[in-house]
This record gives sequence, structure tokens and C-alpha cells, in this order.
Amino acid sequence: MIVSTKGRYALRVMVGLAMREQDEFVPLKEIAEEEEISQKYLESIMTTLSKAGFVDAVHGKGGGYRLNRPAESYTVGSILKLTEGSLSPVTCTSQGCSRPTCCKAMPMWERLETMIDDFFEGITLAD
Amino acid sequence: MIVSTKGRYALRVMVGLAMREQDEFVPLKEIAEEEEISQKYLESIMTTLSKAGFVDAVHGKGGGYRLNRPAESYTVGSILKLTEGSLSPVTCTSQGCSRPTCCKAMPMWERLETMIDDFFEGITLAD
DNA sequence: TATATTGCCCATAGAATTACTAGGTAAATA
DNA sequence: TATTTACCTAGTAATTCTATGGGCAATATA
Repeated sequence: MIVSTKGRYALRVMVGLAMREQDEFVPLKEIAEEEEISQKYLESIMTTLSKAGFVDAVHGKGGGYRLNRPAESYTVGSILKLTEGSLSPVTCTSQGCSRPTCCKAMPMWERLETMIDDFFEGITLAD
Repeated sequence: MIVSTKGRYALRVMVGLAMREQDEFVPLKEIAEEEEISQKYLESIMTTLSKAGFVDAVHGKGGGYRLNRPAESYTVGSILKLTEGSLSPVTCTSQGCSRPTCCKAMPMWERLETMIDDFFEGITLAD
């Protein structure tokens, strides 16, 4: 499986935020309830999104998270790459491969990876 | 990662067999050395391929494995589906998904799955 | 028949990854 | 000051992946 729950949760949250008022801050607790995700688990995901500058985060009462640019400018690919680390369908392409026979399949893996990458980069939060 | 070593090993072995004489039986030991895969691990993979009828297996001296049809008739997809179980990029599509927001992404996952499936089914051992 | 060679079956173990939890710290607001 | 919120570090439980061990079954050859 290419995409784990972490990436899927991140995507769902971003979609959720995109459907709200642009300048409204939504606290973690509220997002977690809405999406039925454990608060604690979601915390680590939100921090990742925040540190990468994908969302604004504000502490204290009335604080929370919100998007900081229009939904069209977030590609699904950028979100998944951030949370998953990589979207490589095989370790061959992401970590290299030393074997002789494996390399016979290498062009295939590379084509697949490009195809998947194009797919995700071609979709934004406005879907 | 969609494709684990198991699937990749199977693919490599099948490619290796395809490049030999059609009616030659190759013992496990020889394949394992050629591909630098542990004999024991390869055993389980070969048994899977054999039980599914992808290869002929013969016991005893002079025995081993060989393909039983032309290389063009094996798609990469069929080999990977057999050894990996499924090529779904997310559990949503293979195991179902109950959540409301997840389903907003469902059409995307389905399109991706179809795309990947078409990709692998369009490639045979004659590559 | 005896022996060597080969594939087949079943269980288990180590490693890595994934998914999730616990508990405390820092910042902002009222 | 007290409350609300985000942030940080660590650890744990569960699952999957990768591989190993040991014995049994089938076949060929001497």
C-alpha cells in the first residue's frame, strides 16, 4: 500500500479546512471530532503540516489551524509527499538497487513512479 | 510502497526463466544463486507460483521449475497480484471505508487503482 | 531397493514499519 | 493567574515483511 493512514488523514483534514471560511482558525480538538481521528495521533500530523508551512497555527483560546493559501494551490502530491516521505511504489527507485536482474525492471518502476507522481500533482484540494 | 521484495523477487525469477530454454527445468538452488536470493525465502515464492499454475515443477534429480507458456502471455500484473495479494494503493479501495469525509477522496483512489492496474496489465515478461 | 536430489509444508523468529498513547512544556488570550 | 490551545519527546502495541529451520514427499539414478 502506497498511502498509509497518516497521509490519508492529512488529506482529509486539508479537505476539511478547505471547505471552511478562509480565515477561521479551527482547533485540533474540533478537527479530530469531525474526522473521527484520535486527537493525539492527529497532533503529530498537524505539527508536520504546520512546520512545513502548509497551515497557519495559532496558540491559545480562539486559536487552531487554517490554510494560508487558496485550495487550488495545494496539490494532493505535495501533501502526501510531506506526510509519507515518498510516493515510490518500490524501494528500488527511492533507495537504489545493486542487483543485475532487478535493473531489467528498473525502467518499468521509473515509468510507474512518474505516472503516479503526475497523477497526484495533477489534483488539488479543489476536487 | 506498493510492491514488496516478494513480488519483485517473483518478477525477477520469472524474467530469468523466460530468458532460458523453454523446456529446461531449473532447480531452486540455481535460481537462488543466480538472483542472490535466500533459498528458503525463494522456496515459498516458487511454491506460490507453482500452485497457481504459473510454472511447472518437477521433483527429483534433473527437476526444478520452468514456464509453461510463452513469455508474452504473462502480464506483470498477474504475477504481482498473485504474490502481493492486491495492488491497491490504499486500504480504502481494497477493504472498504466507512467514513464520510474519506469518501470524498474515494473517486481519486479508484482512478489511481485503475491506472496502476492498467499499467501492470499492459506489460508482459517480454519487456 | 537404496540413495541422492529436488520440491512441498508448517511453524516460528527477527526486523521494520505503522498506528497510536502518555505526559509534560510553551505560547496566547481572557 | 487560569484556561485554552499548540508543540515536543518518548514509548508501546500491533501488524506486516523478510527470512529461517526442520521434516516430509516425490522423482531419478545407481
